Amino acid sequence: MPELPEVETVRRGLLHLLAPPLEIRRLTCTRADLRHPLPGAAAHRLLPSRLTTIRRRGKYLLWELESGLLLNHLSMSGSWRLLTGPPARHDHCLLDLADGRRLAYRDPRRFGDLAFPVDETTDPRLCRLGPEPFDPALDTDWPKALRSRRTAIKSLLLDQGLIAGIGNIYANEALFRAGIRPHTSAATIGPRRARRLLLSLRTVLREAIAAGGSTISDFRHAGGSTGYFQHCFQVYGRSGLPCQHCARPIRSQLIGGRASFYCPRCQG
DNA sequence: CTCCTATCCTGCGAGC
DNA sequence: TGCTCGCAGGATAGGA
Repeated sequence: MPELPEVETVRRGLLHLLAPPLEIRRLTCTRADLRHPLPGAAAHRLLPSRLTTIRRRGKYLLWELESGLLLNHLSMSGSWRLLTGPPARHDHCLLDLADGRRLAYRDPRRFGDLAFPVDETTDPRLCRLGPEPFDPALDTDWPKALRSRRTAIKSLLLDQGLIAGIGNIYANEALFRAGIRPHTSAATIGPRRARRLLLSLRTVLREAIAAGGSTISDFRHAGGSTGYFQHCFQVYGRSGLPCQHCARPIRSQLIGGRASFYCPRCQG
């Protein structure tokens, strides 16, 4: 389930595969929409165009074409594959490249998003995003952001408007590393612990990026290979299994409708 | 404003 | 073995 490390891994993989600058000749969609409408006739008139680079913002991939910006969110089941034959059942969008290769956006659950062109300065999907986890401004802003919020800290970590790119896996893992229970009211977390949580978050994200992300069911690198950070989970999906630090069984609890995992002893 | 819930969708695994 | 059912998940709209 692509979160920041997985999206970053896909971004790097795509850059490696595509080696921009590379001309994109054609964008074909095999259905009208996913979460939002897919590119239509207006997009076709902007191609062919050269891809110059691919950036990441939160969990969004931003493909910079000379004629406009292509926005893509993998949601939970989105992936990019180089086609060697005809498109598969869930290949909703196809990119024809100047060198003859064909890249498919595959998304069985259709929760993802692909739009072209988008205006980065006005598009609500991008405007509403909070700062990147590695943004130095968070060092002072993050502890302040928690002060007035009474909701569970775990829910705040998932709020893309507050901090961009965190999903259920890394929210759980960062809270374990910081020794904070997921349902702790954010307002009760002082500046010291808030900073510790931010450091834990940055560490786990960095480690996961280095490991090529986590592969659970759907996630694949650009091209189809898997990450291996899932073997490093300390709490996520480990309900009932012993804590690797104190051997107490990991507990799970629904918070805001999302599965949350914690060690009753290490997360005080 | 803040917080919570339902919704979208398919595939898979648990349980019978 | 074969079936059903519930869960997984991110963003968002709308309700309390």
